[in-house]
Order: sequence, then C-alpha cells, then structure tokens
Amino acid sequence: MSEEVPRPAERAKRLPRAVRERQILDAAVSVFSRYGYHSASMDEISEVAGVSKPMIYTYLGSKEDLFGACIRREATRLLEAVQNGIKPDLPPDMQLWHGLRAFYRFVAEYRESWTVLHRQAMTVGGAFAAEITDMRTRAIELVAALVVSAGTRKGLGEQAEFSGAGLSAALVGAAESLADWALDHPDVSDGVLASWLMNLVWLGFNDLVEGDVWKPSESDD
Amino acid sequence: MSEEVPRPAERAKRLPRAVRERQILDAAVSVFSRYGYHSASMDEISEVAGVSKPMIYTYLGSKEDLFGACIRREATRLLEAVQNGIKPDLPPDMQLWHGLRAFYRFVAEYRESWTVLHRQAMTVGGAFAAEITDMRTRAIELVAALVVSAGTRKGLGEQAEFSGAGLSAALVGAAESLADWALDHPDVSDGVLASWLMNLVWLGFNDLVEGDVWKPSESDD
DNA sequence: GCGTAAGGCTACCCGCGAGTAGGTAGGCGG
DNA sequence: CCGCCTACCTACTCGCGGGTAGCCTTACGC
Repeated sequence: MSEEVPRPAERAKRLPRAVRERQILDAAVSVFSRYGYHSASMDEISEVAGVSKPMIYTYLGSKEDLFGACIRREATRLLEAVQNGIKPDLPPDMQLWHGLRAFYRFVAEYRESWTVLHRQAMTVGGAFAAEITDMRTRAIELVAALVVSAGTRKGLGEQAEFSGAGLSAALVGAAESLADWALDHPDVSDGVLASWLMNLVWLGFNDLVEGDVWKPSESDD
Repeated sequence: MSEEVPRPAERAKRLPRAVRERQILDAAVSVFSRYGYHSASMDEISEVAGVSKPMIYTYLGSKEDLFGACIRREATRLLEAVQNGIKPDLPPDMQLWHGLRAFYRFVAEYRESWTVLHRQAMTVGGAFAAEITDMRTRAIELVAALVVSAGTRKGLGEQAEFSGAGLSAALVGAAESLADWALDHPDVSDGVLASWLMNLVWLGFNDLVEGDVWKPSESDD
C-alpha cells in the first residue's frame, strides 16, 4: 500500500515562457468560446492548457486580464486578416468585396476566435464591452467611408431614404449574422457569402443613386 | 440606546400573488438587462422588486427558472407586437414593412426586453440559448417565406447569387444590428428605420429578379 | 559538480452569492 | 374575537471558484 504510485510523475516538460503563454491563450480562447466568460473556470482552462493554475496567474494575470489578452490577440488576428485581404487601390465595391471574403475566410478558419469576439466579449461588463464596441464602431465607420465615398461620387446627397451610418450598421450586422449562419453551412464558400451581401446591399444602393426608391404602397399607418 | 428603531417596520403591504409575480419579473428583466445573467444577483433583483429574496424562490423558483420566465414573457410580448403589426392580406413587401415597423416600435418602447432577449439570453449555456436560437430561426424562416414567395412569384429560381435562407439570415441580422444602432439614435422613427432596410434589401432583391447581378470586376483571387 | 534562477506543482484560503430554515404579522372564516 | 392560513421577512448555510503561499526540480553557467 505504501506503493502509492499516484502518478508516475507525468510532469510537463519545461518549456520556454512564450510557448506556454501561447498554449494558455489557445486553451483560454477555446474554453471561453464554449462557456462564455463567467461560466468558464480557471481550473478548466488550466486543465485544457495542460498546465497548473498558478502558471496562468504568473504569466497572464487575473481572469479578467487573461480574457483581455484573448480578446486583443484574436481581434488583432481578425483585423490583420481583413487588412491583408483588401486591395486599397480598387474601387469601393471591390474593396468591400475583398474585405468580406477575407472576413468569411477568417470566421471559417478560426470559429472559436469569432465566437469569443462576437458572442462572449459583450457579456463582460465594462471595459471589454467598450473595447469591442469601439472595434465594431471602427468597422462600421470603415464601411461607411466606402459607402459614402461611392455615394457622393455618384451625386447622392442627404435624403430621407439614405443614411451612411445607419446603412453601414445594418450591413455590418448582416455580415455578422450571415457569419453565424455560415458556421452551420460550411459548404458555402466565402466567395458566395460575400456575393450575397454585395447583391443585397450594393444593388439596392445603386437603385437609390438612380432615385429608384422603395415606398410603402398605401397610407402611413 | 435600547430605543433601537431599526426600521419602523416599513413592511410591504400584502398583495395578491399575481401582482408580486409581475413586480418580480419586471425587476428581473431590468436587472438582467443591465448586468447579464451571471453578474445579476438575486439580492439586487429582490431589492429592486421591493420584496425579499425568499419570495422570489417561492413564486418563481431558482435563478435559472426566473430567467426563463423573463425570456418567455418578453419573447411572447415581442412576437405579439410583431404579429399585431402585420396585415396578412397585403403583398409580401408590405407585410415585411409593417413587421419591421412593429419590431422597431417594440424595441424603442421596451429597450430592456430587447436587451435581455438579444444580448443576454445567449450567454446562459444550454437550454435558453437553444430556445432563443429557435425563436430566431423561426423569424428567419418567416422572412424567408416572404422572400421566397415573392421570388418564385416573379420567376426567380435557384441561382448562385440567390439563397432565401442566407438572405433572410442576413436581413434578420441587419434588422437586429440596426435596432441596436437605433437605441443610440432615438430621434430616428420606426418608419425611417424600416424604410432603410426595405431599400437595402427589397431593391437589391428586385434587381436580382431582373437578372441584374453584382459581380466582381476582375479575377476571382 | 554545484549554485541558482526559472519552470512547475500541490494544497490551501476566503468571499460572494445561490438557496433555505424558521419565525412574524395581517386578514378572513367562524 | 380567535385561530389559522398565507403573505412576508431576517438571518443563516454552504459550495464553487478566483486567487495565493510555499515548495520542488530541472537545466544551464561557470
């Protein structure tokens, strides 16, 4: 009985700090994406990472810090992916098209990153929600710039049926929602997804430019 | 000092159960919408409701039960509001228009309901997320039915640039996103919001029917 | 070889908040 | 006017999980 053999000391091999940090962040993103910030426990993250809890605290700080690190890393990845997809000297519609394709490629490849950024980041009150909202706002403004530049170039001014900001907000929401939908339909390619949105938005937009406006066909209420 | 007078017994008046349940649900929706499911505490809910904690457990059960009750009540409200806004014997585009207006009226009037349904309900793992997802799926299918009915009526078949399901997912996402945007812009009326979406979607859709399709203007990658 | 620092762990603390036990008060039937 | 049922409260328990104190152990420099 004294022969305990609790574990033949399957002690993790000693690895450089940078590698461990990567492992921990990967595990954290995975767990956060599955359970959300609050329901995720540090114990589970440490288990998935194959590392004990104090390591996390030594390397990445508190739970909130850890989550922040995840958010920032994944946000940077996403931003870079989209940035690399865009060809800045093309006309606005082609820029939007390439941006959308890059976005959908990213979402397909890094589902967990997308889940954490889109669904979980809002649930942590305060600082992170603000950070994410900011990033989203920047995305909306980026799109709005494209839309407005195309609009004014074509002579579309201020009119009741048109609002660059509102339209962009709607477009970004549509893109996100379609991303979620695409997660359940992996057979639909990024090109097709981007085409759907372009056809939705850009064609309707062109109609507006030409004064072809949808109106309710009867009294207002 | 023996004159304690801790509270002059500002004991709540005895009220019928139904009334208390309403108060508790109202308080719960408010608190959940502010803090989210996990960060909301039963103590705070009871305080806001003006009732002690055991009451909540006697009347509405556990925290999860309580949240479920909130979700169901608000979802029913929303559904009814939209249902009542729709006039079923109008053409598809007018149905969509009226549905959207009713939706934005609801969001403006019951911000907290919307917040709970849209942002918080997903963060509770398992049953509720599924419930909400179901409701959202039904909404998408409803919209898809309108779109497809209009599409087939006009002779639009299966083509690469068209997918009723995908398009509807995008539209619902756009509507939700625009709802969030509208919360920060209360001066924009529900009619205007609905018009924006109609102009986005319906006009682009009509173009598709007429074979006017957006295509990338150069090689595929 | 041998000191020492960096990688790693086990085993604990402790506060917060979900949930409850047990008691009090007010109204209504008799 | 008296009991008793129901609305209602104060004051607790207790487990979960974030965070830490303190120790071990391997590799590398000299």
